[in-house]
Amino acid sequence: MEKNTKEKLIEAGEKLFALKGLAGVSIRELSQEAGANSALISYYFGSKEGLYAAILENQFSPIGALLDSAAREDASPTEKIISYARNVAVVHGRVPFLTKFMMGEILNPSRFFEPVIRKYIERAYRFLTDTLNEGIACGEFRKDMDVKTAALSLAGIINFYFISRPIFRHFVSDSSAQDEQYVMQAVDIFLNGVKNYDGQ
Amino acid sequence: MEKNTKEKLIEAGEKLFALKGLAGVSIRELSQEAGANSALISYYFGSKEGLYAAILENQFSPIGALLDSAAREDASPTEKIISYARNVAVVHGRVPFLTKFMMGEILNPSRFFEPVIRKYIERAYRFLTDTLNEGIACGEFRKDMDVKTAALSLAGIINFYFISRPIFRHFVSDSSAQDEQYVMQAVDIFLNGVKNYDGQ
DNA sequence: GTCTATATTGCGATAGAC
DNA sequence: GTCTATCGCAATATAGAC
Repeated sequence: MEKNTKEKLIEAGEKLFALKGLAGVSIRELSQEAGANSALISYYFGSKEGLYAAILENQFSPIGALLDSAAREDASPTEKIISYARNVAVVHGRVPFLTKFMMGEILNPSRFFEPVIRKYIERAYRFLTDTLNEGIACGEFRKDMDVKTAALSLAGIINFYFISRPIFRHFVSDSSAQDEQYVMQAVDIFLNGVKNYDGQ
Repeated sequence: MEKNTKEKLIEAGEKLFALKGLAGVSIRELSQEAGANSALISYYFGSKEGLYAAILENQFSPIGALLDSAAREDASPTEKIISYARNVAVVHGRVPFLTKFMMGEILNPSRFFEPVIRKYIERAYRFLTDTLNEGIACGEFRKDMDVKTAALSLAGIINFYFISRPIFRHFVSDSSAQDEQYVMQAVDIFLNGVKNYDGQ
């Protein structure tokens, strides 16, 4: 199954933009990585930014589906959070640069942050705070916890791992199984931290 | 107290590099922000990268001192982690872009990552894993916890907050007091999550 | 759909006057 | 120490042949 040029350019962009950011990559570099002519970036995507925007859409679309199913799920708050975290790890296995693009946009927002990224982040934040509030209401989680703090903590636990993994490659080996193992253990620490021990 | 041009260029660089990254800022932009001539970047720092390197040194030097005092401290593992986290929040108040530069270098490493950034990250990682191991040995923390996971979780909890704060400005107001409050609450969740409940 | 060639702009850096 | 002027180069994007 021979890949066409458009797909090759997208794959090159995923790799290089994830590594160096939008401003850090030139169309010459992109076309060389893809084994294609630099003029074809304009031909297929209008511009370098057009390629970047197409990649952002590709990367983030799985998150929408994940949040839909997470919100619909009929389970306890604790189970919802475990299931959500596992799904994030699974999605990361399929879309390995997703966290890099998300953190890159949070850190140095491009002009696509507001129109395309923000809504995903707000939906994830909303899912977490809603689930945490639900858990407090039903007695699973501590009443004295600040849900904003807890939501940001959990987001940090998961996201930081995926962007810092290249740095810690020497210590921590990286495989899809390792990713899921980390996320499950980290979520376990988090859930222990917010659990209500004062009885049901 | 009139600021000299060198200082104004550093301040402009702190702001703009934190916002857009090394590749995303031009020397014309930097000099305009500083109200100085673009030729003075070469004059004082040799190049744009020279200015960036000088800023990195400024940003990271407080971390070295923090880690020195954290390691020397004579306190229980739990207290050490609380003290460390509070100090990170305090340092962030004085060096507000530190986390941005650190996360920026983790995400899109410049050629300065290996020579200047990596050692700070490894020292922080070492401090956290050492302290967590100590806490397991003395019965304060759960024996079944993976220290690498716990260390990365705590790093994620703290760092993610400081880079995502601009995004959540609408929900969470930002002041130095808020920062310390977040960090203390988040560390409380973490410590509850790793605490050994099976008695001493 | 892919190529070469090129137009145009903006970049980082420097020379040299003051 | 600060300025203007400019060099050389690399950037993106496009026109037009194939």
